[in-house]
Amino acid sequence: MLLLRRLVHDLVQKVLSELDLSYHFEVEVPPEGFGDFSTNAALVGARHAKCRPMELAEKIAEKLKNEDIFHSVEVAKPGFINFRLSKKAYVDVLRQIIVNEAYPIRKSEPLRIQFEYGSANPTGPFTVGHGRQLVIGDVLSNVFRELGYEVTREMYINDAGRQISLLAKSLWVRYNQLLGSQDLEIPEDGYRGEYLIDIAKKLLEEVGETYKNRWDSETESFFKRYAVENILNNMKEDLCTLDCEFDVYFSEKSLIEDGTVQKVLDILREKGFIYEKDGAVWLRVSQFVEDDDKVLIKNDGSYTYFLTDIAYHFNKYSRGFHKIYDIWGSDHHGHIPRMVAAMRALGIEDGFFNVILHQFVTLKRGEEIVRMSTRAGEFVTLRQLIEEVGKDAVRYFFAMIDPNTHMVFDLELAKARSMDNPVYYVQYAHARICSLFEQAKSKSITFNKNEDLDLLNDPAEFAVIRRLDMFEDALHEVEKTLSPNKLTQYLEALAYDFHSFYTKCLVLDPGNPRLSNARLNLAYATLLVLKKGLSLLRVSAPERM
RNA sequence: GCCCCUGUAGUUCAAUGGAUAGAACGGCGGAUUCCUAAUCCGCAAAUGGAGGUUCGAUUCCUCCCAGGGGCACCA
Repeated sequence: MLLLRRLVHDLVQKVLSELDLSYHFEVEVPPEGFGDFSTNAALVGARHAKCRPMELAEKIAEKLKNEDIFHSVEVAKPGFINFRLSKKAYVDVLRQIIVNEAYPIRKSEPLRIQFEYGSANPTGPFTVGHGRQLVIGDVLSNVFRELGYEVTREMYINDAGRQISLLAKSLWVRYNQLLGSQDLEIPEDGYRGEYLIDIAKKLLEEVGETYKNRWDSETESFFKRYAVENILNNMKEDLCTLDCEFDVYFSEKSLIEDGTVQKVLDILREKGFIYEKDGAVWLRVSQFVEDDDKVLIKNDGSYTYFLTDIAYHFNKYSRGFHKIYDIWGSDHHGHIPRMVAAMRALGIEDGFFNVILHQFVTLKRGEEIVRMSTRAGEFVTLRQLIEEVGKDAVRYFFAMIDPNTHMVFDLELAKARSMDNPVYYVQYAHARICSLFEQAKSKSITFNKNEDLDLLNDPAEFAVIRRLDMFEDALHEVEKTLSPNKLTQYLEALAYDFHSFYTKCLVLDPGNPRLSNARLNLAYATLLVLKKGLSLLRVSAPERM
């Protein structure tokens, strides 16, 4: 395997073991002017070797000087070892990328992983916040798949419980208002959004006055079904627009109907982890984590969300996943300890259940903060956002910011300056390369794959190759940090290196067809990696811009 | 009050304990008789505050200040 960084790392490690040393060190790309790679091995190792960092660095460097992948090995204070790679090392990497038709990713063990995200009450349209979560989950899923994991993308639909009852009642009120009952009002905690009026109009056309001023259990279940079905369909349209595919949509209601909830209750009761108090049924959360006990069954006999969620996670475990990641908004962080407690109560090992929290999205229109509330129905929907700035920009924007960072999305800025979004920078690099291959034809320069690579000699060319070589690293960074922004950062860096190379080096020179071909090969390898990276983001890779 | 997240250039974001804290937008100044100037090159500009840990701190620890989010028999 020829990931250059790994190659350097292994060589250093070999030398260390010859010196009877063993510890964790890094091989990195240093700031400009220090070479291609550097290692802090001597700095970290000084302690272990009981000598000065500089002395150890000299000792290690001496043993590496004759390796043929290095052009030079130098020591710099306070103890870094800097490497310049030989041309041969670069050419080998480029050759491999082209032979493999993309960067040859070393696959991980094919563990079964589930990402659950975008889960929502089907009580209204997706918000901008959902959009962030959907993109984070989708990109992580794509990257994990690329790395060889067996990934299931799943959305949980909260189609049971009090919220749905309120939704049904709210829709019923809207429906009757259309029929002239102006004295009826949306329930206190009901849903006031305009979208219910639209659904009510459609409903009115279909059923006429059947349910006018009539509220009974049959009416309620009809309105529940009708409301959920319609809202769910709208949500799925948004998912389609955003290019988010799911493998499974999981219904909360089904957990009650198929007895999973009852089964979980039985298990917990049998183990003695639940008790009754004040007419409610409680889980002994405090026995497992630092948190108060929580209610599973309310004193009116209905289930809490917590209970069905435990059942859901029990179901996930039963399906044989090795690891699951729930992606939640930060407002749910208080929910984590009690879920951990529930997992332990069920005897599920720690490490199975993981949560990725993301911070909120603040919307701004110019100077004005846009307040959002689903209940009050005052918010910018995901759909509106996509219509304003476009799917590619929405996806890229959400992916490029660390989930843990509060982000401010200025609608006017995104709209007015959409061309300055980094997504276009990366896409432009892709389009430029496509254009090169078009131009090559008209200039009668033939592209011979994997030939003339030895003619590459410019630092700008090597910079591109070095970056191409780091693609796999970038994917592993995404995996390790669970942040899609490691991928967007990588692509921007690659695009930057390519644009610089393009400006400095004339690719298509009819007077020098062999050098042209070498550079076309470099462009081709870049194209492959850009295309792969953009596809993981589900952002389009246009051939012309 | 307690818990979680975040304070970095004018703005929006980066930076597994490393060297000169990076981009982008905005500002200023340059580059196209040749492949897309949606690009490139240069200049000005930042770690909220105080301690501590060590060869070295934006990063880890403590305290303070500021912002966001939690602390339900809601989800």
